[in-house]
Amino acid sequence: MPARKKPESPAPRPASGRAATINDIARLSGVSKKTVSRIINHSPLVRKDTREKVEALMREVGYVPDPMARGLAFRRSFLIGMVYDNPTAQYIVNMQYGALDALRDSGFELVVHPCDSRSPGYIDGVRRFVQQQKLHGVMLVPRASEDQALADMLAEIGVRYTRIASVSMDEPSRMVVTHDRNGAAEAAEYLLSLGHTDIALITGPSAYRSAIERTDGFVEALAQRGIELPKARIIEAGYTFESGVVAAEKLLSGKNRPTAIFTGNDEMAAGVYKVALRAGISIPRQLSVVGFDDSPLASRLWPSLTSVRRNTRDTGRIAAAMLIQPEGGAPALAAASIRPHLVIRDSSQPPE
Amino acid sequence: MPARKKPESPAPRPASGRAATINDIARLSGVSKKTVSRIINHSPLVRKDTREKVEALMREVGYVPDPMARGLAFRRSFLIGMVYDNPTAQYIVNMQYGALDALRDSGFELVVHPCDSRSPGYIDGVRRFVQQQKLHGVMLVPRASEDQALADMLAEIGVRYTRIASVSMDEPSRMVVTHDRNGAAEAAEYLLSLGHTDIALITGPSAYRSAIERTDGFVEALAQRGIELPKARIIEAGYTFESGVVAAEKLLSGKNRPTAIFTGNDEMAAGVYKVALRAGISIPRQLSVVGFDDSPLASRLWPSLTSVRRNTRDTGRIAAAMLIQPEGGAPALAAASIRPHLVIRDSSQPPE
DNA sequence: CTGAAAGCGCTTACAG
DNA sequence: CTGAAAGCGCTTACAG
Repeated sequence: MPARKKPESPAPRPASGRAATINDIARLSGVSKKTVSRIINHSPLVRKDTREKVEALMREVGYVPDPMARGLAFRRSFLIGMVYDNPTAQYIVNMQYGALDALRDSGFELVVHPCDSRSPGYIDGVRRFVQQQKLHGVMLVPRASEDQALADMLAEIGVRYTRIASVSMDEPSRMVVTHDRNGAAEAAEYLLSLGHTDIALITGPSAYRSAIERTDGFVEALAQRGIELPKARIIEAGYTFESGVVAAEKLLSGKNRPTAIFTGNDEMAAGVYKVALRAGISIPRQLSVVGFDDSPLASRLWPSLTSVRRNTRDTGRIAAAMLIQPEGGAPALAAASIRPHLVIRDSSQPPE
Repeated sequence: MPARKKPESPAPRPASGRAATINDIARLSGVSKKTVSRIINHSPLVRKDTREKVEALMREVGYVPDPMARGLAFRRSFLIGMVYDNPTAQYIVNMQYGALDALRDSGFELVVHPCDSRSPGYIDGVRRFVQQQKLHGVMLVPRASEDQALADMLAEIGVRYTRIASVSMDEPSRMVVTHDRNGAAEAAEYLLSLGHTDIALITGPSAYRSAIERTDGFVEALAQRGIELPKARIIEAGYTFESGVVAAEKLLSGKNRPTAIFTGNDEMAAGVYKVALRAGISIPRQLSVVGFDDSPLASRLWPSLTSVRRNTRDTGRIAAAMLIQPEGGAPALAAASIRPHLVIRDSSQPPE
């Protein structure tokens, strides 16, 4: 017995109150639903006039294909996941804005998935998230992006992903590289150009690749100009305000103070401010401070903080755009890349 | 002609490499797929032993229903949208964390949708987002949540939503009220208890309901103790750092300075800090400052800022939880509600 | 309490 | 370049 057909509607428009479906478009334009499907999916196997006729009708009735129906048939959703364990709110929000810039009007949506990369089951949590939602692709944000086991798991289950990191650590087509090293080098060259020679460095935790890159970039740029940073002038902290305070206390307590401090992020620079203000050390007259991130904090502090700006929104946009471009698209010869640059404000001047 | 059936698999387990489906569960547990469906949807119309047998099998094979297939059949997705136009990163991120707290292991996911409530087509943008994705529900975050036209549109297209706002402005079952008025009143009482009588107020823009509530709460609490704030002691600013700077310059330039300033948020308090530090006015010795939000900025400033804390994460959790609880659940008699409270730090002391 | 049939709105595999 | 049939993995409507 053949499947029962709904009675053919004589109306030229789909019943109001109900969104148009592929069947409405097919019936109203006099082609098969398969042809409509080809047009939805930009198949070249459609005659130009057929395509234009159908597309005009789609626009007229405001037809948009149902992502769940498409997803069910494709066995893949139209969702992009953003996986992150970074605690810096502005960084996360900027990354989201960037991703949404790329997804706007694409039919894809952004699903957020914060996680804790130190908790043991977190990779399984991401796996369930990706598999249950049949995600189209996943953006990996530092520091989660630096976890090779996470990337391996995603490759194994066959989902597309992009990794955002300070250096390349995967196939170019999966990388967005932020070149933190260059930003730190620019900070070093700037402090040297002001005439500083007794410089200190407060680094992020060495478990973060970004911290290593920023440290190396800074130290090497100084070395190239003949300045070797003594061990006592390099303090590893935790990327947090509190850890910046502790590190600054070490650097600023004795008489033998550096004339400039570069910190691995703005949070720790704020810690330096606290210690300096409390001790009556004037910024920038007695101490120049340069941070990294150019977070909102940098301009809220007084004096406003010279800092290395990262184009986080662009980074997010590129990482998402790579995920939704057709597989056969122009292959990225080199990894996508974003470069930081120094923003000079009021916390730095030549040493007195 | 009957539809061709796939050959019955003799294997007791679904083919490996492929996730189990409702058909696998039905076949392996010897019930119909409709019964499995009832169990998935927590229907009471299933015998206890049947339910337990099937649930055990589901756990064993790690079966999770496909959200796209369910969504297609239900004509509604398992996505919760979060709509916001608030520029404060920490606030947004906390709201997201809270929403995800409620959605964890529920099968729902969070889709973010920032927007610009001043741009003309933004309500249509939200409508397309909600209708195309067939969202299960929408969380409205201030200031977007205060737009009655937005809420009306959502009601008209029949989607569930919750509104987060400083006062109730909708049916209780749709409101999460944050009582900003109470927090501001607590700040006023605190400053009075320290002995301040010459107090100034920097408010947010009166187009924001939160700004009105905070202002009224503060002014009324002072009035109840017999302190009337002169007009010149109240300055409307824009909730931004820069606007806080401008307002503080007016308040702190003459000789007739207030001994305490309350600001409608922490951003503007940072503006007060900048002006005071630049002018050599000591906080808290010569000027007490109290902010609102208890953002990360509050503890990064020096001296650390006394501020009214909002439980934004809890707010987000409740707003999301209301959207996914069954329609017939215990009706909320009163709107869900969250109360702010003052966190005392180093920016406030009795006047000298 | 349980099940067989039809359908949600798309795409794939095949045929022409 | 185009189309009819079957299927993606669920639920609804109906029957028992």
